[in-house]
Amino acid sequence: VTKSDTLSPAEWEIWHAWTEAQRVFAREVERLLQRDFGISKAEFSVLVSLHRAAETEVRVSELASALEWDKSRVAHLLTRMESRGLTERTETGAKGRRTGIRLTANGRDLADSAVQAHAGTIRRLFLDPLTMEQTTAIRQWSDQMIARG
Amino acid sequence: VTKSDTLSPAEWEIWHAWTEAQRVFAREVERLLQRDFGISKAEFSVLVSLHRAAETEVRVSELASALEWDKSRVAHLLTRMESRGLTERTETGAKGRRTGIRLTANGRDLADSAVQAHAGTIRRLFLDPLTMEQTTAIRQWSDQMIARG
DNA sequence: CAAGATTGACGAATCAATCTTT
DNA sequence: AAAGATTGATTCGTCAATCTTG
Repeated sequence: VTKSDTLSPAEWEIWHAWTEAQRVFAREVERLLQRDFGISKAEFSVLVSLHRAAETEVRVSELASALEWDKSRVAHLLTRMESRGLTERTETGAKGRRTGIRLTANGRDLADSAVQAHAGTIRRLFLDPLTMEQTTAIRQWSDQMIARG
Repeated sequence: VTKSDTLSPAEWEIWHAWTEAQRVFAREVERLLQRDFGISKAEFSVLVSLHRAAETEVRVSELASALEWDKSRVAHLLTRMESRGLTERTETGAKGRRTGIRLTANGRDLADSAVQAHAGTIRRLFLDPLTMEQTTAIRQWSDQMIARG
């Protein structure tokens, strides 16, 4: 097949449908997080990470590498979340211990509800509507992309 | 099938693979635009829109609705792009005419190259690796998602 | 001093308010 | 005054610089 230097209408249509679909999906997920829990996607990610860690205290650098974020982004965001009473820093100047991050009681409650609701959202909007073929196709594409990324 | 209130490992795997893949993909596309042309994805979108319009002058509100952006976002971005010599505003205070936006000569050259290169990127990273079956499945999924959005 | 954390300065996006045309 | 465009205030993310602790 000869390929020109611009996308053919057919190529463009697929590409455009795909990016639009992603956009619609992301927008809806974020809208629901904001509407039902008053948090952004970024805040939700932090809540999930701390939620997973359960009782263990987490360090900023751990969060940053887990989320693949800049450390300063984490620090800034934690400052804001702290001021809203969702997280806290346990600064133990003592010898063995490190500065740790924890969910507050409120933060934990919020995380519980939000994680649950989010699972429902993902099912409803993403997983349930997928046919077997679509699931396979998306899974294959994703694996390829991650492998080459 | 009974559904719990959290995602099963299998569900989570698909979901996670998909979001990670998107992230890898988006990151690479933006990296290339920045590296090869010194522009962001947002700036690229504006260049493409103006490029399509060819000689016709475009208004801010048209750009905004085409891109589904806030009008002020367009205005702010155009101010920056104007200061870099990529676009210009043709303010005709005359009666029938409206304030129009145009590419400069430099902007047009940049748009030409970037559109071409971007088409190659989309082919290489997205279109070419897809089989016919995957293409069909992804197209269907995208259309569903857009329809319900 | 070296790793880890924070802070400040800046770029970019959103929302509300203002200015400009017809 | 209504539509369209801009501007300003605020917030978030990034990068660079600084502070802190082992």
